[in-house]
Amino acid sequence: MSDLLERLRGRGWRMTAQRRVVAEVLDGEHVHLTADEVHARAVAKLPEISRATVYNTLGELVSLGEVLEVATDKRAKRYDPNAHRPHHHLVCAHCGAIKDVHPSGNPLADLPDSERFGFTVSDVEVTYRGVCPNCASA
Amino acid sequence: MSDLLERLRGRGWRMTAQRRVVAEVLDGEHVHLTADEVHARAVAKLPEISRATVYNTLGELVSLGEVLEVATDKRAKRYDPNAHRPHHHLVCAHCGAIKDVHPSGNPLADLPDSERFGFTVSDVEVTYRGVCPNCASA
DNA sequence: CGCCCGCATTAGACGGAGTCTAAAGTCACA
DNA sequence: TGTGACTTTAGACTCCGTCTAATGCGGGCG
Repeated sequence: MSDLLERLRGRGWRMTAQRRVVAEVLDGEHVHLTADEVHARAVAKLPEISRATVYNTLGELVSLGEVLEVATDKRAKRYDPNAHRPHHHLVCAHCGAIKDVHPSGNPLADLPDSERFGFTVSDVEVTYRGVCPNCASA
Repeated sequence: MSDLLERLRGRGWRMTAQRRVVAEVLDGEHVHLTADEVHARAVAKLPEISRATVYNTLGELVSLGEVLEVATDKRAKRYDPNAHRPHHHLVCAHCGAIKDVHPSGNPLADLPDSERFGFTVSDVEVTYRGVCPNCASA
């Protein structure tokens, strides 16, 4: 985690209490938090931090590639701190729970040139949908 | 398309002018419209149709499996009338254009049991991201 | 060490997308 | 054709996120 802070400093980030706190929250639990959940946890450590700052900081972390934005439903975006290990997501259609998964195979290779329409394809996201054991038993 | 209307009637749908118009709009152009774009086109054919009705009708079509909801970015959901031919999407990261694509291979088979966490997995969505020829040349 | 420039933060207003509600309208079966 | 249930409507409302203008503060320079 101080790795993360180091990397950020190296990229010319001005280091502030707020940014440190957001980075700590993301690093603390490897779950998929919404921006407002991040904000709630950040407030616990630094009561005067504002919502706008959390949004700004998350946006910066995303464009630096340190954090992944996950938009599995039409509710709030979620943030995945696990950006350095490529993976996909498995989402419960009922309760919205998200798990990281690592399928075998490479879907990028499965898209023939004839299906690329001249696009420069750089990335694939795979989202599996199903029902988690908890919801299934309910 | 009257196929579609037939199918809906068969499922106990009360047929109204509004629903017919929404179905016609979706069937008319095989592009990926937002709810508000559907509404705009519907208003052209039936001026007094309301936004709420379009949302309701789209939601019903989705749960009947006649239309697919596509959420490629955090802007508006898009609706894909091409629900009966399984396919995935290729999205331009720059202008948001969406193409239907048909990768080889079956990503569902690529998710080993050990990565399913007890979920009953029923569906996969694959979203390829890249830059379209138009945006690349700009 | 302390100043000062410019980047960061703040509160709250604002915007888009979608949902909800209660009242009015209309389909279709008898 | 009458009637009850299903649909539609307008607009208020919510949720998530962005923007703005004013204030605060990090840290390189003198």
